[in-house]
Amino acid sequence: MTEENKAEEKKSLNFLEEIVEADLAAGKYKTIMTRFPPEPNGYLHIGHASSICLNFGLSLKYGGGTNLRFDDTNPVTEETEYVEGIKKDIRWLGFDWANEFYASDYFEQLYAYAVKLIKKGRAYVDDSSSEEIAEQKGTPTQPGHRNRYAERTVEENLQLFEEMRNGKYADGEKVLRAKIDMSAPNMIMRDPILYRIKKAHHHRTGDQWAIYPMYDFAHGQSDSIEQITHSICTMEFVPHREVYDWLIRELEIYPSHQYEFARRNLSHTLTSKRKLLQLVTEKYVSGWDDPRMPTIAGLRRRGYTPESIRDYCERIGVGKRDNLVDAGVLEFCAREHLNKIALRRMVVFDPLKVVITNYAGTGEQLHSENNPEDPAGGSRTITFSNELYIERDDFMEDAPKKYFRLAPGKQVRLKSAYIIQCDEVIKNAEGDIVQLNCSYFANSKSGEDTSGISVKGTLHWVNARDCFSIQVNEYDRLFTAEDPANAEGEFTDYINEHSLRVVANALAEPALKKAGPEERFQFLRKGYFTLDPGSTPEQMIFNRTVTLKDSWARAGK
RNA sequence: UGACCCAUGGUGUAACGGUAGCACUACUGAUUUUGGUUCAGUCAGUUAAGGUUCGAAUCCUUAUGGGUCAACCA
Repeated sequence: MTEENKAEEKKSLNFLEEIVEADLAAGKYKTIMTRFPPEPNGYLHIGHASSICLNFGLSLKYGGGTNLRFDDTNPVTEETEYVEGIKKDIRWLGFDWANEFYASDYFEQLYAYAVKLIKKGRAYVDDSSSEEIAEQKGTPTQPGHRNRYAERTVEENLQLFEEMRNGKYADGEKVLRAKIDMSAPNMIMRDPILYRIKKAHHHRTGDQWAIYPMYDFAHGQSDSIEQITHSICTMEFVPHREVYDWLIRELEIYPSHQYEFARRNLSHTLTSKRKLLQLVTEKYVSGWDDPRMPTIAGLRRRGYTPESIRDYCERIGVGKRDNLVDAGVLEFCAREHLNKIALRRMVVFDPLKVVITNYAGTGEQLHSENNPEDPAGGSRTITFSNELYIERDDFMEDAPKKYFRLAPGKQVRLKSAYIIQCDEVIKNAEGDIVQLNCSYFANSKSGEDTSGISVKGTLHWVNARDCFSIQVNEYDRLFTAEDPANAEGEFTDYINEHSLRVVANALAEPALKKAGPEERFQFLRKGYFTLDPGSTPEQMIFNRTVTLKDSWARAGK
């Protein structure tokens, strides 16, 4: 039966896995090679996570390897600083690359490829301005036309191209173009630019080069040099595949193949580098690692686990159609994993004092499980006394019928402690409730309850005599619109005003003092939290990863 | 109005000419010392019209809808 299920599951492959399996079955390859090719000009985000999981996942599943290749062909936007961040993020997600490569490693080889193309009469140096090139390119409905530079001889082109390399010409003065077809229906095929002059300092090659290859003349060739079998990219590169294949054919080099999938989009956020940068520079968020950012760094700081992100990528699958995955899926994955690993702790966000009027002792020690989902997780000691705090929300003077929490004359269980009953509500001169006088049932102690009282509600609480103050950052979705990048008006119009609510003085049980970085907690009935890197022992700061599901709050609406 | 890509419940994804399934969401109910978890269940789908076929989500045609392409970005 399990065999049957296994067989059934095995059948359900995504289309990329099907391609790989077919290639393997046909004996086209013995092992596969993929690559993850980030441009080092920004931080990795949740969309990249999908691509990472796809590429690394494939080589892990079918044998082979995945190269990390920095696509650093544009020196003006790229920086080494990003390289380190990207590597850290990939490792954190749990993947190891077979090789660390840079497109810039291949500049000399790429140059030789270009020379070969020129010699074949398949490339020429064009002196036109970018405006002229654009104009000559035609439009989607009208063919383009060649200019006189396309008539240059091989010798002339060879000399000009070498001079371009040697820095004889200024930026923009000349380009090298492939000679393909100016009337091709695919605009990308209308003599695409292969090299442009950029007298800029490159983060790795320094000032060695005055010319840099374009994406179309670097990516596929790098794939080929590395003998990548399956080069996976997003759908916007579909039209480029024709050039990709054309160049491999003309250059007579290792035939890598490009396959495209639809970029995964997450609701209530955006992944455009420009817009993400704007959020940072215009201070809508505190930085690239702000816990509300969809960057890997942001998700990490928010408390997401690598496991939950990988699970998310697995669940949403991969296809070729436009999509917008509901943020609820990512949140579900976080809860799913966190529920299993998070240590339970009690924290009162908005304290209301409770005095147990019939509690005689000075206090006592009680025990509470660290995680009911994990029997091996053990328990911790908590203390009880006659002065406690409960959540202000957990008391109502005029409670509706289905309210399971505390109300005058009503009884509730204090988690891992006693059942109490509210006898008296104390108010100040303004009429605000400042204290509840309650009585407890001595024989209702958790684990040894003989009171026979049954209550519907269980509240979290802290002991006023040993609790301590912490700051809690309650994060929520950054945008109110499902698809802020495509909503009417500016995306900044849809920023969620309540995406961060700071609770400056929440009261926590003593066990939380030992919290360390990367440790995950569930604050009972509140949600999942993790220590912020900016936290200090004197002022602990916790970030909310995600709330617990709350069917009571939902029913209230 | 050129070329290309895509179209399955609210969302994401399976079914490879033969019973439209899974997950998320939503809603019921049970359990519960977290209104959490867990468990059981319910609602809900093949863009349309033709054609091929014993049989079409699947193949063909057309239409419709969405997306991409006219950067010296990747």
